[in-house]
Amino acid sequence: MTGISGLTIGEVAKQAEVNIETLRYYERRGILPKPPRNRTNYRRYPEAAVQQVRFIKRTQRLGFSLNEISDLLFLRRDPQTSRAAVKDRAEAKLEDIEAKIQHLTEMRDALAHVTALCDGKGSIDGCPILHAMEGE
Amino acid sequence: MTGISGLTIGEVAKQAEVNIETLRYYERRGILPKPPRNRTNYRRYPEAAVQQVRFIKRTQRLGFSLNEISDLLFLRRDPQTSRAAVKDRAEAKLEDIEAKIQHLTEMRDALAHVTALCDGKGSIDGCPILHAMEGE
DNA sequence: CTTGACTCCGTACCTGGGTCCGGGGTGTAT
DNA sequence: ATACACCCCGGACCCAGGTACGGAGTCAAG
Repeated sequence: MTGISGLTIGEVAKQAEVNIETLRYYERRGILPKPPRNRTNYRRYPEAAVQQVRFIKRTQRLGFSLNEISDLLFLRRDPQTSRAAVKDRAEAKLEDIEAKIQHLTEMRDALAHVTALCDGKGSIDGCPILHAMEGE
Repeated sequence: MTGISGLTIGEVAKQAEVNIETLRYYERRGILPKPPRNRTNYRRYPEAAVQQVRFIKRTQRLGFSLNEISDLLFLRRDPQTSRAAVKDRAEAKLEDIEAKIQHLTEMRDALAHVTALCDGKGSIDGCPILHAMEGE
């Protein structure tokens, strides 16, 4: 690797613990800035790129989609943005997640109810679980 | 509609409250048996088809994927199957769902923690939420 | 100077559960 | 007989978030 320093895509991938393809994918999606290229058209990432990718991954783990992360990054670049705007995003996502939990909890309760009907003995014929799934 | 009776695909779709395309999709997936055809190659469903589709939909609402429902249907057809086999599926699914709830709950707590850092006042610069997403 | 590891690119493929499209045939009510 | 709704089929498209492929160019070490 000749030319000015900077990290290769492979180095960024390793440090940020993502696949190389993921980095190119994020770049295509516009979620990771296009890095400068060297003489032979290889990407040369600034050190900060690793932190940027980690930011994306951490935010993803908080439940945000790549589109939503994209929005957050836009907000972040604009000094006009208020903190309230970010907080609104976070609170909306919190509600999303709570709704999902609620939904899964209802599923769990319904399934637990159905499962409890069966003592696990006997043949499939007349199985109370299947019966419950069939009936109203 | 001429010939022997039976429900048209449109009638089944309406009664089971699914899209016509969904019925054809289930048939392709092998999850809904292929119905007989009339003289002009139209599907003629037995009345029971509506119940079969409702079974699929109800079971889906309990958290099972179409592949898993396919498995359950196979079990159901085989008189050798024990009720325990069905119960095992149900309990495994219950654990799946609980793991998902657990995961979402961790996300929610982490996000609530981060959100609570911000009073919503001031400009984006120094926003504690973004700061938390950036830092470790 | 060659070998092996790395990078480039565009495109296709993957999972899951459907939905839509377009061009054709059919059924029936008026 | 003609209008309009219904049905047929294969294949493309949708969402998300990547992953894989393949042919070509490049880099560093021996």
